[in-house]
Amino acid sequence: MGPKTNTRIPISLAPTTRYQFGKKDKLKSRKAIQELFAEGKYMNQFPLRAVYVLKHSDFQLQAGVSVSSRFFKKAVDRNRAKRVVREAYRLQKNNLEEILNQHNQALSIFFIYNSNVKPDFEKVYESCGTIIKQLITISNAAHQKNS
RNA sequence: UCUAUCAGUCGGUUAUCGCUCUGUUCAUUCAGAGAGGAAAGUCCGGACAGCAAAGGGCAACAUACCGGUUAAUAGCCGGCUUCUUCAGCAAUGAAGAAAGAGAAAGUGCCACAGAAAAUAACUGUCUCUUUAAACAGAGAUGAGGGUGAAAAUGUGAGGUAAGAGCUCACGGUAUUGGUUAGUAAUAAUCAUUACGGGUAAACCUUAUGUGCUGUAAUGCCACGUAAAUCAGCGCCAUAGAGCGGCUCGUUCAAAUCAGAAAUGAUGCGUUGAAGGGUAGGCAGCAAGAUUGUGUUAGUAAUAACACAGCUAGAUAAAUGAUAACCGCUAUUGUUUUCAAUGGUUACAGAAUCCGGCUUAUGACUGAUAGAUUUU
RNA sequence: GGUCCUGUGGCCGAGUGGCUAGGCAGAGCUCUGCAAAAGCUUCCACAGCGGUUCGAAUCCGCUCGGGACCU
Repeated sequence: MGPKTNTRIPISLAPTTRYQFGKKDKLKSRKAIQELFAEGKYMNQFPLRAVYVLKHSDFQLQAGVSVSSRFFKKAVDRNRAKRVVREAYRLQKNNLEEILNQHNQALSIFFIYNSNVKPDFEKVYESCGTIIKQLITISNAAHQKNS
């Protein structure tokens, strides 16, 4: 019996780079969140739904995660879903961060887990990846338009 | 083997990438710590905090056999009584349950059925009068009347015109007063009186207790708006404010216009209202009715003492993802070893902190009880 | 975090412990040449469990769901 290979989870981690998601990278201000939901644009990618606002100012990238109690009644399940989404975002956000830093843009995202099925890490990882790719293209377009 | 109850346990190490807090560092550097028996429901009780408060009563709410326990409780422990089930001829025993004060203070309600649901009436029974007889009239009587969840203390005898606790015997239930045992509830027994249905998780009565609100309490700091709006009062001789050595001194100090005047407008001061702004930080907030072990006291709940330990603290809210090994465990094969495959879970995630209760829960171990099967 | 209210057919909604009203909707019939309207008939209910009571939708306790308020 050989060891379980990484084929199950398609993650290839570069050992030199860091994948951090600390206190500063989290969207915490109540005011900022209200603003985000008032002005932000929506993007659906099952089972995730992202709300984002892109601004031309000093570089900043903040993200938040939410699960409605409509889908999961128990706090345990909600916490589980949040953890999975956070993990998926943490492992893939570095490219986005670089590009935003180059373009000198501020982006705040809010991920909403939008399904009543218990979270599967693979799926969430994929959909989070596609969202980030789309955000990168949006950022590029905005940069060209601005310059 | 199954079921029920009680008690206990549910991981460890390493690697890669991370999260929160604390300490440390030039450094996101390094080190340490990081969910539960129910963290849940919020059903009770406290600690703590703010507000209120002379005293008393009413109201409202809660509790309700007795004793013990506790910081406190509607919890817990022990006992009493009643009821249910099982065993037994019975006496009684075992198990379980009880919101278990008062219906003899008063009011209400008791559908349908039934004469009647509590006072009586109706029907019936008996005697007398009248009459051929009946009807009728006068009087006596009190439970015989198919119902119903419930019908006026049960059986027998006496008694009477007919009957009736009207009387008697043996019982039953209860009130009051003794005696004995017990801290008490209560039990046994004696005397006495009564027998008046149920319902208080109907109103109520009696006794006891309770001020209200809750850590998003509360205190402090910072940022910010409004030096704005509306209403009341005062404005030329003293009101007021600051400082000091405080019955005083000293410094500051606020009004113009229109009008003959009353007064009005604006302005200044002051009080209040309605709105507006902020959405940050610190304390509260982690050493306590504390945890573990042992001894002693007690039937027990629990208490006392000794020794050892320090054990989460976030705020869009940490405790995660992946892999390997060890341990534990199930099945299959082989059966001392061992190998393969699988599982490592159920219920569930701290938010000021404790004590209970309730509810949700898989696997394994031990004890007790019951049932079934085999020997 | 705290304080409360509420649950009756598919929908709305009444109900002092004694057979769970009524309306809308559905089905059938009557009426009509056919429909509509109207009339008649019918179908489908007390959130769950336990207790008090002779008897609970109602009273009491627990559980589950839904909603509101404080902040």
